Amino acid sequence: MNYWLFKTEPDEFSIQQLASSPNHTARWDGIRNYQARNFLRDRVQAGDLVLIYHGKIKQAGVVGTAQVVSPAYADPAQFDAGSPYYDPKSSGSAPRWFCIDIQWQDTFVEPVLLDWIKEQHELSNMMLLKQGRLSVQLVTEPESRCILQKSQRR
DNA sequence: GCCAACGTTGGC
DNA sequence: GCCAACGTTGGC
Repeated sequence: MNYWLFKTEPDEFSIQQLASSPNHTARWDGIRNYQARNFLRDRVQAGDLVLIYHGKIKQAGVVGTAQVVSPAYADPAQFDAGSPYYDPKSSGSAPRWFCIDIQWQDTFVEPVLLDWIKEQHELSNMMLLKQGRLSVQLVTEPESRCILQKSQRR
């Protein structure tokens, strides 16, 4: 079982939208970065815990949790010429991009802010702080525990 | 909305 | 296969 941090912009797809999706479940798609793709394709498994992160806002931070509920599969948007995620170089026999389904678990009463994360010595090695742009990141068990505990503390 | 960081593209 | 140019990301 792995722990992940998935980044999203609340204007694009927020944790509230995930929570209000049918069965609290939605496809996490549109990943068009090879490092993130490799994580999705090779490492993400059903049952993994996901920290949902809202970025590109003033109070960026982890806003809740979700659970992975499918294995990786070819992202249908890459074959859809009308989609912003269309990739003409991808083919059905050799899909380039992958996605998964996740199910909403919890929305924190208050987000665990990036500002707070930066202050924690035990979180100083988080990929979030080293490679801010990566949208799918591996989180260690102690890191995720630290953030989850903070979310319950208020 | 600025701009630094970084990933991708494409000419050579 | 190098690397400069370019585009995108995301915190501020």
